[in-house]
Amino acid sequence: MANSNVNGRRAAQSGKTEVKTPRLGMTEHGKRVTSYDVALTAGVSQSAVSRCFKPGASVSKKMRAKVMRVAEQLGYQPNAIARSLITRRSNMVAVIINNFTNLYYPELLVQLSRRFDESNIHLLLFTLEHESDVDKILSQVWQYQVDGVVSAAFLSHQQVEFFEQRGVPLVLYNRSFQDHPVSAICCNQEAGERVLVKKLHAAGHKRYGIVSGPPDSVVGNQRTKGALQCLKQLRVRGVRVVEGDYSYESGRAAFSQLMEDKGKAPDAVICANDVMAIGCIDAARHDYGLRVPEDVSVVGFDGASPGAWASYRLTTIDQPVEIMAEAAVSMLMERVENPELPPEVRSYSGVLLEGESARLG
Amino acid sequence: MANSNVNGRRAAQSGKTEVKTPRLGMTEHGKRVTSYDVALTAGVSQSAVSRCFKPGASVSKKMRAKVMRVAEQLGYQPNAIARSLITRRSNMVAVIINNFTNLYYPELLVQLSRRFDESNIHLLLFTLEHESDVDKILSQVWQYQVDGVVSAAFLSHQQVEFFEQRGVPLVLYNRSFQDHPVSAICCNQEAGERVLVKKLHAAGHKRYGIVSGPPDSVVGNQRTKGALQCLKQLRVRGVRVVEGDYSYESGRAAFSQLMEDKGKAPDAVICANDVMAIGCIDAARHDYGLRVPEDVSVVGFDGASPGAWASYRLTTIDQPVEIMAEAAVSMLMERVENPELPPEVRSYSGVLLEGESARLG
DNA sequence: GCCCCGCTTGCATTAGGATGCAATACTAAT
DNA sequence: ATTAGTATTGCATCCTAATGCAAGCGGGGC
Repeated sequence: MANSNVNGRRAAQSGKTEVKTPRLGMTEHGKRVTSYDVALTAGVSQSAVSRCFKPGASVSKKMRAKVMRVAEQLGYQPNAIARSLITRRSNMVAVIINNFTNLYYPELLVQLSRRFDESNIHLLLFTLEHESDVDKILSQVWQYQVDGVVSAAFLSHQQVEFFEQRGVPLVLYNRSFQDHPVSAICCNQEAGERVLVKKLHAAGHKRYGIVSGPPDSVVGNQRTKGALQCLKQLRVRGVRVVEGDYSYESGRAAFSQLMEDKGKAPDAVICANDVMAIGCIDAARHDYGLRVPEDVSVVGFDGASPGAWASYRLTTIDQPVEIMAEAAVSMLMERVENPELPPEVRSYSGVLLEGESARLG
Repeated sequence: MANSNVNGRRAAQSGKTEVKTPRLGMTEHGKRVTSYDVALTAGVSQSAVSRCFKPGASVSKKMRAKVMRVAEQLGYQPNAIARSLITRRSNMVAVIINNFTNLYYPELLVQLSRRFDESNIHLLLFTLEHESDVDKILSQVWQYQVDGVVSAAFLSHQQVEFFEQRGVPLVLYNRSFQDHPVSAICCNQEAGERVLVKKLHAAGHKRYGIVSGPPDSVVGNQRTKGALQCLKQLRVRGVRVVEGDYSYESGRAAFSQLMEDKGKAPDAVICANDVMAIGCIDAARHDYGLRVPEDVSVVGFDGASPGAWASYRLTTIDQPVEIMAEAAVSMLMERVENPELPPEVRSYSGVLLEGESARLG
């Protein structure tokens, strides 16, 4: 009789012939265990249970111990959905990524995931197949009440404005706007290319080929633009640009295209990312029997890990992913805590990784 | 006066001197627009609004048109959190991945994301640094009321049991249990290794070296075990096993270790993944001046894209990621719809990719 | 013109936890 | 023992959308 009060409901049910094993986290009615169930069993109020799960709340040790014991017994876990509804904080952040084939993104994702995890924030992943899917994605983003968004995909002005209107903090990754202030983490793509181009030029390269990224890649365009502008300043003429799509195959094919221009084979090839540069190196060696860097220098951009492999030893610009991810997370979280913070852009310089795929001056 | 009824509340507010631009998706009080706001403005009930956003609900065309127009004006988006609370469906699925450094996982993630997207399911990403973090992760998983889980990380029996008890559908990816029925998608690792080993043996290789994965990698152990068993059956002796950690560097270092055994340099190296195999190839060529595959054959496992690059042309077993991801998604979704479905294991065979990194019989 | 039926719509309630405020318990001091 | 003062606890309400049930509306048939 001692505990009939506390366990009354459960005891009453167990009179039936059902022999179900008790299911952790479920009531005997097959519903999820809620704070009410815990409260009932522990003989306290629901609010007490709620407070026990909130760090820093006013609860006595005795109460907390009692509640926690029951909670554990019943397998109770607070319902994050219900909590989000009332606190207006979902503890979820959306990450929007478009071109996943880029070897660079997985690394970014791990870093973001790791950092957000430290603040107990969860990652809702949105991957785009086409940039045109952004609107559809954004609609989902609003619906899920995420606390903030990190976008490594291109957003239009209007789309960015929606974020402001809805008060959802946004941090762009490697994108930004001139005429519209938005928080962003960037690696200075043009500057990186200039470093490469100047060094290539100083080493005496004359005939430049550029393998661009796909036309809709903002980062790719910046890189190509940076290289072209710098070459122009150096009064280099006859630069050929061939379009790639960031893939190994496209890099390899692009190299062939550059070689086809009879008599004008490039002695320096500047690629919009590392994977295409690797494709170029392989094309030079295997398709054309050329030596890299003696016959042709090849440079990339990203600092993707395969570039460091002994077969390539790629000369490239390394984007400081860890630092950039860390910055993106802290910048976003600051704005989640304090939405009034003005937009901020942090720009990092890439670091020249001198490999052996290019002769540099 | 015509619309004073409908817009009464808004009109009353606008009497103030505040000149805020109307913020899409926000009321003039700075709160999110809810179905009540839409209902009030449209002069209908909240339930009507709710029904307008539910496909197939009983609503007249007139009503839907009216509501939708207002919803658009106000920038209303249904609150997925509130919806989840009442429908007990979050439309979120957790994906647990442990070793992201593996080049194979990004590809998997893209595929999963793509497929789930088709069912309007969102991906909550959990990455593990250490297998020991699983319990922490699982606690989060329960809290977020995800509709199901795809785990490419190892789970203990007890952990799997929690899923059953809580009624959360689970599909393991490349893991499974003998004595505990759990739904899983697998690539038959042992069988794949046997194909490789038999072919290597038939080609006359005598001295085998194995580069294993990290000890806590289930898949890696299966691969190593498969290779060892097959070699044993073929009565090959003196097989050396060196431990790697799936990284390029560890593959390269492992190759050195295998070579150190004076006079017994291997003529075939079997690696637990592609990246280590690539490391071995580079080590053989660059550190030891050996020719691959003339002096030493190297094989991997995964079918990661860099293996196909011209410098490596890796002979490996290709896991059919697309098919496996598709299977994982449909198997999970079936169980979300119908939790009573019994566990099912689908096992796929890897496909031999004959590159040029090994002489095969 | 009246009644029945079916389609729409609204009302009231539900999901599960957080929180302001009031009530109560407990501690220390007199 | 009594009182002031603080630390706990409970009550009632809120967050936002979904849904069973009942009422309302309109049309067709007699």
